Amino acid sequence: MVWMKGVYDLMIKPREEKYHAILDAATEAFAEYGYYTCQVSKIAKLAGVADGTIYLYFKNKEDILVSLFSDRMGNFIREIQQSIAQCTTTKERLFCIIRTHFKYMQENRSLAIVTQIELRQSDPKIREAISGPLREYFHLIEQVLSEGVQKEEITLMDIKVGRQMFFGTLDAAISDWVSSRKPRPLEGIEELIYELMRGAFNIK
Amino acid sequence: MVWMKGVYDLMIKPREEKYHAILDAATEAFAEYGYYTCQVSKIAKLAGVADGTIYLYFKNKEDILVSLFSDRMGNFIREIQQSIAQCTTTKERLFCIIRTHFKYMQENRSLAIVTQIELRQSDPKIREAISGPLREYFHLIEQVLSEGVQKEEITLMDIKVGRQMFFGTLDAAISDWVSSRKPRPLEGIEELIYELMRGAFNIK
Amino acid sequence: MVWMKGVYDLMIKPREEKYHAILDAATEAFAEYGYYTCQVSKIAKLAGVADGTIYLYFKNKEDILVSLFSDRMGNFIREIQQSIAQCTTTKERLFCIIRTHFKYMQENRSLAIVTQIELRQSDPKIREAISGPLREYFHLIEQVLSEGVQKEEITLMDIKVGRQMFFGTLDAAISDWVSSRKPRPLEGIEELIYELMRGAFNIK
Amino acid sequence: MVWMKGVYDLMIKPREEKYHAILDAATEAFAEYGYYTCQVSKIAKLAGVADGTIYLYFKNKEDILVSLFSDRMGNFIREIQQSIAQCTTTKERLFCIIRTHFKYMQENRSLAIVTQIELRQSDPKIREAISGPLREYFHLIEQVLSEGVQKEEITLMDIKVGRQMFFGTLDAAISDWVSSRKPRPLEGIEELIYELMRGAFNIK
DNA sequence: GATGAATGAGCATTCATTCAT
DNA sequence: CATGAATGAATGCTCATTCAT
Repeated sequence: MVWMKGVYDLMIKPREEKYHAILDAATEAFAEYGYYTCQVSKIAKLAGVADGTIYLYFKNKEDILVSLFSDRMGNFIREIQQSIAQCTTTKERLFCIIRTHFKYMQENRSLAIVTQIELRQSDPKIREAISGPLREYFHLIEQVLSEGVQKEEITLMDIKVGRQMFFGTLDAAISDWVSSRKPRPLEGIEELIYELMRGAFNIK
Repeated sequence: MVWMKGVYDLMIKPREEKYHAILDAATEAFAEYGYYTCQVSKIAKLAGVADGTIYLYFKNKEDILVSLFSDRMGNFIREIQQSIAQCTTTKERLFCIIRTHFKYMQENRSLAIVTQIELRQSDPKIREAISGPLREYFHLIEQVLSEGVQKEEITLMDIKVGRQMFFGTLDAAISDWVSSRKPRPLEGIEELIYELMRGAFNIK
Repeated sequence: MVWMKGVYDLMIKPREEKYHAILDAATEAFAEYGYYTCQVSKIAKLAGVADGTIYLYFKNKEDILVSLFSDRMGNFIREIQQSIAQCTTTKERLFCIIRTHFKYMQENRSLAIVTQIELRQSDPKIREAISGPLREYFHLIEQVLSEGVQKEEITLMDIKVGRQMFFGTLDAAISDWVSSRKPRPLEGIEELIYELMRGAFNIK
Repeated sequence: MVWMKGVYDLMIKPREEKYHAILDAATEAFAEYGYYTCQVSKIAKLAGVADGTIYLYFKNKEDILVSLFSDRMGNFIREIQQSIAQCTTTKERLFCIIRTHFKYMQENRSLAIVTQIELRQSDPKIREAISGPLREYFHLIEQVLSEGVQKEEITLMDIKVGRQMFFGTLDAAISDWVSSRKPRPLEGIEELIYELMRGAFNIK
């Protein structure tokens, strides 16, 4: 692979290439079969690697799920943070989150499904591992709300409850979208949801 | 069983007694370990019956989960319907659902956990079986919202999105409550949530 | 059951009635499903008794099979002995056995099947238990052959081999008959088989 | 495995090696315990592999039995066909089948037992699967008899009945041999049986 | 690093047998 | 005697993980 040299930094390193192939495959497979119903060998086949190869990149099956979350949710949160950065008002920020949330999930339907499904695993070990990235997202929402209250751009008595409403609504919408075969595009409801939020938070 | 005679109608029939013992045990066990991580033998031990006995009352493990849902969600919905029946305004009805939802879940913490966890199983067979009772609840909420719009007691552009917000918010609150070790009692946030709903739906 | 008194000896005693009902049911059930594939509860249902009742009449499942053999093969051998008794020549006796063997099996198809199937169980305990009645039948055939040789009505160098041929042929014929759906009646082949025996044993 | 190079064609390929080890083990185990009484783990232990390994080579327990038959009976029939090929007269052919049948069974006592035992399983699925190779053997015998009649080397009114006698006799002899602890060698009775056949079929 | 054959612990389910009624 | 609900030992099969090549 001498020819690679010059462009090496533009490429995904082969090492990472396989890592991501496995993660992509796992996302698909978990989404279709669920974590417990999906065999590691299915992921391997989908990723085009041998069963054993998986264990060169991940400690065990659980680690795949956990890594998947860190990786994907990390991207998700980063994307949201970036899009928020350009907003000036709380109103804009909230609308921006709604839109980015929907856009991201729509572009990553499998991830949306996995999130829906596995977000609430009860196996305590898994829960704990997964809760990290999610908490980060919660924190981000709460920050926006907090700041909004401070700047008196919204009215809200309890930040946490506000976040529960905000996230819960988006989550329920995704849940419906994910479980229906012929879902209406999520874009259609962004406005509707925002309108409700406007009333709830008394957005200026 | 001569002694039974007079009090027979006060007793649970023995047959049903065991059925419910198993369902109770399963609720506890699924809540603690999750459906897949929980062995049938664990349920049996918790219910105080032999492993084989389970299969006199349920077709298989999956059937336990499904029955659990029909049974519990059935009760839940019935309780909500009863408490709504006495309300005269949409405002009262919505507040009533919030309170009953929280009360029921608080009294049945294990059920709350199981609901949170297994609501989103991806195993298609299980999902399908479980979706029935949940849909019924969704329908009930949508009816209340619909009627409120008709009577002009609330303002709402899209019933389904309204229901997503309403249910999603309650669900997210329960999710937080369930996953925290030392949760603040749910009663404390009923008012807070209602206040948000009032703004969102412009409740008169 | 006072009314029974006078006719009691003409009746099957109630005790025996149920015993035979179970044996009949077992014959049917074993024939259809095979010994191992057939549950005791299936026999009970077919016999119209409770599962537990079976164990008032039989020690265990194996005992049913063994009893079935003793009982049925006992009848079978007795019937053959009776029909042979009236014969005067070896020729007649051999033909008589062929005819009675076929007649009995045709009238008790289930028994024929069970015999075919379970005759050769390898579970040593079962084999041993079953071999008794069968040996008795072998002995009977060998006696007829022996006597025939002695009286010079047939020619045969080895009695045991002679019996193997005789029984083996009948058994193979029954086996074909049992396993074909639309078998030609066994009567049709009695003559054909006898003709072969005549040649083999050089029957006078 | 450089050392393998030169002798590779003399070796059994490793893949097949394990396949046959399992089949051999199953033959022994089924012979000793019977199909239903023999646990898969017993076969695995006897074959020197893990339980799970069995399922890399066979679909399930039943598949082992069926494969065993195809494989062994296939060999058996091939061997008989080869030995027949060199015979010129029906007389020789029939004697040859007797001798080869006995020789093969004597060299494969376990197979003989399994054949005796499982030939007549009533579980319809198993029967069907097993009947194939047996039918082939029947067909072979019938062909020899048919040809003999055509060439007027034997006299026989009904081919099928002739085959029943021929096979039934051999089978009964094997059955006796298999079930006796100290059997006289089968070679001793080849002549005796042939002599009976000679009479029965009027072999020229 | 990559492979995939081999492993064996783990589990849902069955069913002969018991025993309180 | 009769019942049938309850028992729990027994077993076929799966699948995450390992390791020799």
